[in-house]
Amino acid sequence: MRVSREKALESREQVIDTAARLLRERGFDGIGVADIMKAAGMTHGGFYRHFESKDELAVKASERAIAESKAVIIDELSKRPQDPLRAVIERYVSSIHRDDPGTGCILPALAADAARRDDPALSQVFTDNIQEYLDQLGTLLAVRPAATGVRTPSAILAEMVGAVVLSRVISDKAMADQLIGDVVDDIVGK
Amino acid sequence: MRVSREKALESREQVIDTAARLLRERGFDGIGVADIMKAAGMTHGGFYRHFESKDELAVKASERAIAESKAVIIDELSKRPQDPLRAVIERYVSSIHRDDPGTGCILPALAADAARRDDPALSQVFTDNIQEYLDQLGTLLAVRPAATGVRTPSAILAEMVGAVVLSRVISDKAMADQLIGDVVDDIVGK
DNA sequence: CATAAAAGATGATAATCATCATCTAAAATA
DNA sequence: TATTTTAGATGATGATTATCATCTTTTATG
Repeated sequence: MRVSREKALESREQVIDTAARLLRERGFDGIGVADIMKAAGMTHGGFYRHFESKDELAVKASERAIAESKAVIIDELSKRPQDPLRAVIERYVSSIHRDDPGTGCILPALAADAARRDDPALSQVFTDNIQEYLDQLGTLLAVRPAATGVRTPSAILAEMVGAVVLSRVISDKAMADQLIGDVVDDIVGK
Repeated sequence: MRVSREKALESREQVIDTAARLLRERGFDGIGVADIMKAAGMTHGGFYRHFESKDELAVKASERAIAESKAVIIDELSKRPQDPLRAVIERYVSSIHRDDPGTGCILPALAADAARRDDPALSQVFTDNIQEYLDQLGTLLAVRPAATGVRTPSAILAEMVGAVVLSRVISDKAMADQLIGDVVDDIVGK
């Protein structure tokens, strides 16, 4: 049955939102088109009215995921304007982020997956996101008192991403918490 | 046709070696049993004489991958005994490592994948490997002149892993090289 | 209001997958 | 040597997959 243009656009947005979450939770190869559509409240039939392929959805969903997690960071920054670098780091390198990949940054969740696919459009989305993180970190570091020492945005972003990746695979929760604490202290001090 | 016990053991080792490489290159969900067996020089039929399931192979192959990349590090250490921390970092955070996931560390290649699977045995393999890295880094840091500043093994390992993950997904090679250089400098100085 | 367009449902397609059954020939054992 | 065991080949299984075709029904258009 046909649906209004407005409703169709809502459906499309819903599919992208759902995919943005499920792909981060299960990986590009860990979730299928039919399951994404079902989770979005539809059957699989309408999928190709909205997207040319699953790969195209992966790109759109990655962009959506980036926008969502950027909003989280901006929200955190607005709540703690005194020390913005600390605000970002304590939110990013955290058990909250570790335990909820579906709403978190795509870099620890999907960068390794994305690197394996031969999809320039997808790599570009990730590359752009990395560049934006580097730019933002550069700004935050410039503002900050020299207490942080002389560190590059690249070094700090790598440490952030690695910390989340590692914390997610560590089976001993205490050990994972310890790593998270060590990394936060390393970047912004105690 | 049956084969001698010795030959059968060789076959098994060959399958594990092949899987250790292909899983790192293509992800746990990116390569199938039949393709692994073919790459190991056999048909898919004999697989279940050697392994109970693909999951069991994933565990064995992860252990094998760890052993292999440990050998690479030890080799590097033996060649540059003057500054062992620098030797390790310059080898790990490198374009060589970035461009050859199939022989590299499992952490940037597969930790995000492993974290998504509900397989305690697999998580344990990764956790043990992380603990071993942390122990080794602790030793290297203790030996080193305080030039490195006061950094924890967790912080350095996170930075190493994150750097390789990010460098692999960055579509612009110059940008990826730059990140690698920045991270090496950050950890061991210029 | 009549007609065309299309969103989404249902169902089919062909490919891929992990796993299992059977067969064979040779190795191990008695 | 006769018998049993088994590694690996061949082929089948059923599940899952991405994608496509068709149908319905309602929206958009003339």
